[in-house]
Order: sequence, then structure tokens, then C-alpha cells
Amino acid sequence: MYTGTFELAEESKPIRDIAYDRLKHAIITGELPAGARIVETTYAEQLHISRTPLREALRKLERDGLVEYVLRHGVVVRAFTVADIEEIFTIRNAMMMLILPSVVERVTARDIAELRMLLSEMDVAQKEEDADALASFNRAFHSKIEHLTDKKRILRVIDDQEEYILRFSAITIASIVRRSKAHQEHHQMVDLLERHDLEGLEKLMEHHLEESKQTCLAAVANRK
Amino acid sequence: MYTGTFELAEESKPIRDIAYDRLKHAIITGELPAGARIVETTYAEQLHISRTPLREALRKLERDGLVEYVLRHGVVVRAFTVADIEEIFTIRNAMMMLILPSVVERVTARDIAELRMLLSEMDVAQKEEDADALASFNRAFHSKIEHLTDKKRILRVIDDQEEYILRFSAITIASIVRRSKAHQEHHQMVDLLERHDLEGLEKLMEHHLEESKQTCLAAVANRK
DNA sequence: TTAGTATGGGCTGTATACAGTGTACAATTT
DNA sequence: AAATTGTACACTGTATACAGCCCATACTAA
Repeated sequence: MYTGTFELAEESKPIRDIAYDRLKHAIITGELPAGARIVETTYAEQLHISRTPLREALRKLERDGLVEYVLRHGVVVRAFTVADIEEIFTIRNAMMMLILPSVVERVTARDIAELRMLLSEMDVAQKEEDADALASFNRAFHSKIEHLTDKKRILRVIDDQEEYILRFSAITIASIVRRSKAHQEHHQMVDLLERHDLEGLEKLMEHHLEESKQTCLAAVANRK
Repeated sequence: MYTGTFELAEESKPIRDIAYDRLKHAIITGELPAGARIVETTYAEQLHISRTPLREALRKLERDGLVEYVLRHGVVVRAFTVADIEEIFTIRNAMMMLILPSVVERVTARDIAELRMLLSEMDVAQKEEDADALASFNRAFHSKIEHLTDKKRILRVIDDQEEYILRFSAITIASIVRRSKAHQEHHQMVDLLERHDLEGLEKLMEHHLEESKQTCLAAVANRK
């Protein structure tokens, strides 16, 4: 019986999806570190729900690859190796190159305006060194660009891969604040988009992702 | 943290995974066509299981993108458009190009022998025009080559995409029987692998996948 | 000690009960 | 007849009960 334990709106979604979001968030923020075992009864109690919707959430996380299922042992948060990061960025970069033509082709003046709006907010966050704000704006910025494509399936692959590295965003963004070059690159991207300069954008994006990967790799190395 | 030990042996799978496999198979073979609604009670009864494991299977299929969940309406088998096929093959091809270097590097004499064994079985199936046998051998052949890589995540993306087009394999394989050139190409692939000829393999694979895509597209068009 | 063996608790796997919502269709009204 | 309301039914959403496995711990025997 759903007694309104989740007062935080989202009435439309089933509890299992709320549980899914919560668990995913916990994994991404590191609240649930790699190797942590997710015991159904414990988390069901903690979220004030029954095991049924929680288990359905776990099955989704399992297919996402965020947790690993061990027969008759439940699920465990999966660990990440350097090789994983390498592959994730390889995939992401390749997919990005596949969608960029459609992005450049489809971008409108309105999109540019919206991106510039985001940029100005990022300027502030950058100046104030507000890492949290910058993290969310950064994600929104990249997401907005990617979603300009009409290649839904490729986009899905990108989003999927992005999910994995979100775990390190807290760390990597902190260094982006320092590396203001990355922020300059965001401005350049919008300029290139406005000029529909595919080739320039390809080069810049590749460079940008490469730098991002290096930061990510450093973050993973430091974690040990 | 989970530090215990557990049996690595492949024991009996949970019912939910059996249900998952069954449903996936039903979707792939077309037994459950696009648009078909999967009613929990009906299928639970049919598989002689309760709704709980069935629902967990559905959550997996949902994340796979094979079915679509509608709030308070259950799941429906998703449809495929021509654009979907285009994208799937675009992704598959790009990912294939990413793993081929590692495949060429890692392939052993033993692998070549095993592939040749598969080929000889395919020769028979080809001669006897046994489409079913050829379909499974064809899949095994490609799977074997792909799994020579050590890039597990990229491989996963390939496998995921492959899953989608398996639905059309029955149709496409039938035409492969006619197009014996595709079968010749399989022989060439092994030869190129044996010679560690990356460039040649890249070209051949790209061509092979392109032909496969065309057949698939034709199959989808005919379905209407 | 060391190995082998009970045994109890914790947790997963599955079934089932029940609540609540949407839908189809009949009944009623205009 | 068209629109509206009422109502039963079908199906999903969630909770809960219960069985069985697995591991830890304790206990026994050599």
C-alpha cells in the first residue's frame, strides 16, 4: 500500500523507478562504493518500501551494468578499472563522431541561444568556483548538444556510457574549475556550431573528450 | 563490502532469467510481434510461474529496449523502423572497427582452427540450404570472431545491438543461402585473420556488414 | 590444534494476496 | 443518436508470507 512515503513528488512514477533513481544516484555519488553489497531487506526498509519494487529496480541496474548479480547472493556494486574508463571514452568518442554531422545540420538559432544562456551561467559558476553548479551545468550543456541529433539509438549508447563515468564527475569537475581551458572550449563549441563548422567541431570535441578522459583516469588512479 | 566466496559453477538459473530468455526468444522469432502486449498474468500462467519473476524479466527487457513500458498499462513489444536498422548497423560497424585491431592481434592458431571447423559445418548447411542450421552457425561464427577481443565493454555494445537485429535473422539468412558470396566472405575473413591482415579485414568486414544491412532493410520493407 | 560437522540466522527466490487504477461497455440522460 | 455517467472487470502496483540456500559460528572428534 502506497502511503505517500515519498512526499518528494514524482507521483506519476512507480515506486520501483524511484528506487531505481535513488540507487543509481547513490552509486554515482559514491555513497554506495564499488564492492558494496545491496541487501534487499536493508534497502527496502531504508526506503520504506517492500522488496518487490526494490528487486525490480535492481534488475534494471543489473542490465545497466552498474551492479553485478551473484547467484543466491544478491547484487554488488561493480568496480571500475582503468581499462573500463579507456573503453567508455573510446565508445563515447566514436559515437559522438557519428552524431556530430546531424547535430551540426540540425542546430537552430534558438538552440544556440539556449546554449549561450547555459554558458553564461557556467561563467558565473566558473568564476565562483562552484563545482556543484558547474557539474550540473556542464552535464546539461553536453547533453543539450548531444540531444540535437536525431539518431536516437546512438544517443542512447552515449547516454548509457556517460552514466558510468558520472561517478567520477564530482572529482573531474573540480579539476575542470582549475582547467579553465575546458570552459573556453565550451564557448568555442557553440561558436563552431553557430558556423555549422563540422570539421572544427569534430576536432575540438575529440580533444575535449580526450582531456576529459585523462582527468577521469587521474581521478580513478587517485582513488586507490 | 562482499568478500566471501561463491561457486563459479553454472548452476540452475533463477526462474526470472529463464522467463527473460523465453520472452526474448519469443520477441526475436516474431512469435511476439511488435505492438503485442505482454500481459503478466497470461504469461505467468503460460510459463507456469508466478508474476514476481516474470515482472523482473520484464524490467530487464525494458532496459534492453525490446519492450516499452506504459504506466499502469504493462509492457508492449517495441516496433522497428528503417531508421532503427540504419543506426544499429552504423553502431555495430563503428564498434567493430574499434575492436578489430585487438582481434587481429589476439587471434591464435587454435582460434583459426575452430573457425575453420565452423566454416566446414557452414559449408554443409550452405550446400543443403539448411537455413536454420546456417543461421545458428553464422551467429556462432561472427560471435567467435568478435569475442576474440579483450574490449569487453565495446563487445557488450555490439552484442546489445546484435540482439535487436536477430529478429530479422530468419529472413536475412534465407537470402544469405542464395547469396553465396557472403559465405565466401566468411572464408576470406578467416584467411585474413590467419595472416593478421588488419586492413584487409577492416575492408571486408565493412563490406560484409553493409551487405547484411541491405538484406535487413529489404526484410523490414517486405514485412509491411 | 585441526578438520569435520551441526545448526541457526540472514538473505534470496518465488508465490500469493490485496489494493487501486484504467477501460470497456451498458445504462441513463439530453 | 450523442453524450454522460455508472459499474464490473481486467490488469498493474505493492506488500507480505514462506521456502530454501549459504555462510558463519560453535561444537565435536581425531
